Amino acid sequence: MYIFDSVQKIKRLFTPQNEGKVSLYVCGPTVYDDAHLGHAKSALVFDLLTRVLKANGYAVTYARNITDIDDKIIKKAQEQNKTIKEITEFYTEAFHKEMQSIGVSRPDLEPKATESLDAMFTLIQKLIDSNHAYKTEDGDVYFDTSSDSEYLSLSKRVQEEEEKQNRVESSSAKKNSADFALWKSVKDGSITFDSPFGAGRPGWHVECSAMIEKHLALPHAKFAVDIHGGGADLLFPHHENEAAQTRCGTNHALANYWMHNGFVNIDGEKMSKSLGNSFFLKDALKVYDGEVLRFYLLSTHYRSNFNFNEEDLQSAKKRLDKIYRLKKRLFGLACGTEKTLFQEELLKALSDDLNISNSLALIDAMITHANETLDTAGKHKELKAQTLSNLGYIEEVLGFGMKNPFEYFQSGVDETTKAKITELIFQRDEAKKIKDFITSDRIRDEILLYGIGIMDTPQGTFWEKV
RNA sequence: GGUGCCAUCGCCAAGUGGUAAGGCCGCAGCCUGCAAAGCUGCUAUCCCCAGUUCAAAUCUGGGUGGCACCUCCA
Repeated sequence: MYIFDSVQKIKRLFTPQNEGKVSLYVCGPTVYDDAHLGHAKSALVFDLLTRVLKANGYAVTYARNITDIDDKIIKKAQEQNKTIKEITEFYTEAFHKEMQSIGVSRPDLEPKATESLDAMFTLIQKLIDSNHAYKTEDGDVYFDTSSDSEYLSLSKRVQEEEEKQNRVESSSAKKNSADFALWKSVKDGSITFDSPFGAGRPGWHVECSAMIEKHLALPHAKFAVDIHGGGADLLFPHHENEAAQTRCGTNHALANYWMHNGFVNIDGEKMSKSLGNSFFLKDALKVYDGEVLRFYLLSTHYRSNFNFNEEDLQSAKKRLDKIYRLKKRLFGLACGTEKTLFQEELLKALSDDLNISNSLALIDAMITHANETLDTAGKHKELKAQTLSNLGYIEEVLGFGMKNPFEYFQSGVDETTKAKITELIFQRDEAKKIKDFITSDRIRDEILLYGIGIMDTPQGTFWEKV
């Protein structure tokens, strides 16, 4: 398995620290708003990664945190006159539900900031004790970036430039403008947490380092986790700061491999909170099938920026349709389990830094070959068994083709319409029997008005939503 | 201003030194009562210029054009 390490900027052969076992940590959502397509993309990418790692025989421990302490959460709670727990539980539940609808499995661990404060205190205290952090007169605790000779080694930025160009107003209490808060004291009477450093709230960066120590890190390992992932925007400052905290506050570095997924743009425009053009997953799910969204968002390499638009989505849907058409063709047959060359090649492609393009090309070739053989030798038993096994493998490793193929093509059609279609198809069959093609074609046109296309096969007439 | 990324057929998109995968769209054909689905065939020399090399889309230098991060962000 090869992984592109976004810190070393090269593709590296993946070797876990513990043979056969992989620890993966991914920065999860701050639960104060609905998940947008960018959250979906990130979740999908690392869902795919865990599937591929498992297919390679690794036992994977995948942790994705839930940030449930944050100024934005508190602001929202105050605005809506709710507790932060009401806010975070609502959005956490929505997040889980929406992720499930695009086929994202739950991580093994989902640590929450509110449940990891003890680990944060321990880490902050260690940083203070080792002179990597300092308290200000206001009661804040800052990480001293000048104490870490390797600071900026992740993002390869230049310190002087950072300071000169730093757009954040630097607090006079900070020693260096790049220093970031580990603990923010709060004295305005709003929501706070008690800590050895006084009442306040943790800084954002510290929670990930602390949770990794608490839930994943091996005590004597060189790296706390094998792989650390997240969106491309997190490399700096978030991951830079996480890495600094762990490096200085523990006896190991944070991660051996760093993976950052590209951004999702909407019709060529960056999607961001400040621009207010977020495309929420829940809205996308009202219009598009969850699995189509999954396929579409995964159909481009994870590191590339992704431009979401209707035309490409429809093009991706047609590609997914082909998987389901083949599945439909073999519907009802017992699932095969034999390993095939195709599966070997598919895993090889995916194991090359998740090369999805090559993987999809292999799938298309497999589908074409299967269809071709079924066209010419419909009773080819061995081919059928292998194809079913291949389709099962695609489900397992990529999460494509999980549904009943008939339901997939008919999703979104209500029962009344279904009954009507069935009736019309019956009438058309009667007309066809007596070769009254004028009537049968008229009925087909009528069915089309419902947005339904039909196809005559030796097994009878089937219909699909167009 | 700093740092980094990218530029491949109408569209999406692999390939990163050995002579351009795949999908969508389009055209032609097979199949079909006709369709749909499926199958077959056809469609690019890789932004521009210069260089290195027996050989470059792939490496180097210079342009041009996009984009991202440096601020909450996946």
